[in-house]
Amino acid sequence: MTNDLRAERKRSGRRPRGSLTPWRIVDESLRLLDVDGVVGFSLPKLGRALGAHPTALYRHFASKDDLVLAIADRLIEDAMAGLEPSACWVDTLVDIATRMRRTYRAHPAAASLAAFRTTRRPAEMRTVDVIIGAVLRAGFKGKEAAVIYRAYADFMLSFAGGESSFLSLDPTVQEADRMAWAGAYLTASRADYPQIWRIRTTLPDVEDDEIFQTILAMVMDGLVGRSPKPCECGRHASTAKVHKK
Amino acid sequence: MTNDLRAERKRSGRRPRGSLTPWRIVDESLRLLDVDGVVGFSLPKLGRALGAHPTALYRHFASKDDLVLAIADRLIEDAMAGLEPSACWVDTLVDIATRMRRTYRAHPAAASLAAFRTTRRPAEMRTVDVIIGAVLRAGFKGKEAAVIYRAYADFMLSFAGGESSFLSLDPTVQEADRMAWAGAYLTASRADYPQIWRIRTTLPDVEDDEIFQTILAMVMDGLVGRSPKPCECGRHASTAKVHKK
DNA sequence: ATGCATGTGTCAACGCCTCTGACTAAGCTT
DNA sequence: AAGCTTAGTCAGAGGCGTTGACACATGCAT
Repeated sequence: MTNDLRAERKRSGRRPRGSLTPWRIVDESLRLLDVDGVVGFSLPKLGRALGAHPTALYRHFASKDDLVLAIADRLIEDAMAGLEPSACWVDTLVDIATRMRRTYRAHPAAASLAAFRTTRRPAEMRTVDVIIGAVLRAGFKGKEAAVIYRAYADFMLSFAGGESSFLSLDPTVQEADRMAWAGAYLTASRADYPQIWRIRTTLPDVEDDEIFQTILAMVMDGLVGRSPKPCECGRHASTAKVHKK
Repeated sequence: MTNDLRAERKRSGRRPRGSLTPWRIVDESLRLLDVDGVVGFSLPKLGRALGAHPTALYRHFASKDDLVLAIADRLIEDAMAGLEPSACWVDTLVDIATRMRRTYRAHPAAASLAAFRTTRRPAEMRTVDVIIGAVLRAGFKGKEAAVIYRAYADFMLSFAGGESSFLSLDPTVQEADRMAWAGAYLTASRADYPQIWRIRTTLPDVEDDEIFQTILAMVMDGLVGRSPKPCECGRHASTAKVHKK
């Protein structure tokens, strides 16, 4: 097919119609973002990468921001592909957070652009619906359900988005950051930063997955502890009588 | 003083030395970011706003990124000004998260640039030290202390950063987003999104502060529930026996 | 089959950005 | 007072987002 396009190109000096589609453009955007990061992502570059004129994309997206929203929606779609609400609301929420994070980590640069946007397109709406469904099955009602939904969703998106923002920094900057744990913090003077000093050797060993599992477990415990109903599968029952402030 | 500079300027046709300092540049950056948002933030503009040549700032910061790091550090400094570790480790962690969020919300555009960066300068190191101190006072040890520290810190920074990223979007985009709760979601068809439909009327009423209080309380409960020691003030004791996965 | 409207690809150009290298002068050192 | 360092100035290179005009292929009505 690409060869057909090339041949066509040669004949007419112009790409044939339909060779640029929103879907292909988003595909190529993800590829380019994965390779070059967020700083190397420009519409001229993207156009050239697609073998078209640098400004060709403006026929399909009104602006770069418009394209970013399409990318955002694609990420949600990818993340939630094949999602089916589990019987247990706890499992459902854990699953959604895990999926979102996995997709964001697979495309950190794209995620860092998309994470704090709202598309209001079907993929997003469906996911919101599933989350709220889980919150309602947990027995939360009315205003409290709304607050719980927002708390969970904002937490999940912020955390996954924040991780991606870090992962999409210049690799050298990232490395410098990781080295900080093994370097600056390791040599942190006992006098200036006594507490850091106490755990300096274990700090570099902490892995992203551990951090995510820990914070997600805390949040889920919090939800279980506050929920009027136990979860459907019985595995997540909590005897917590958590002190509320 | 500004008048002196202006007069000086008039005489010589050039600003006197020392009229541009890193501190003043960061100050003006914050002001400009607050007013114009992140899209209107450029070094030429910043230079002109300071009454200097558009490229003058490159004498003080090697690059825009370099300036962003200085801004990041200033935000931490502002947030933590006058912080003194409370006797109770729970109060300390709540205080730090609240301060960080308050400062980020006061300068959302600046925060959205700075939130996922690490400066490793004194202001940041001091804060890290205080947080780790609190985690250790909670009785966490070694590797677990390191994981708990990272989980808390990453959560807090992501959440406050995510909120800022949203607040620093174009006001019209933001408004469209808020209206989604009152609009798209309110009219969400019962057939397509039945769960959204069930709580559609309460969704628009959820406020940022409620969300933050809720998620922070869940995380803090999680910390208290996992901590080997009760907190020092006795007010945060938890009888939780939270189910660990 | 013909001619036209529409949509898609191309192109030149505007104004803005980041950053550089050469130049100039302010103000300290001696 | 002379010299040196360095902050401020300036012209400009190269890139970006976006626009408006143009060109041409395709689908549709005739």
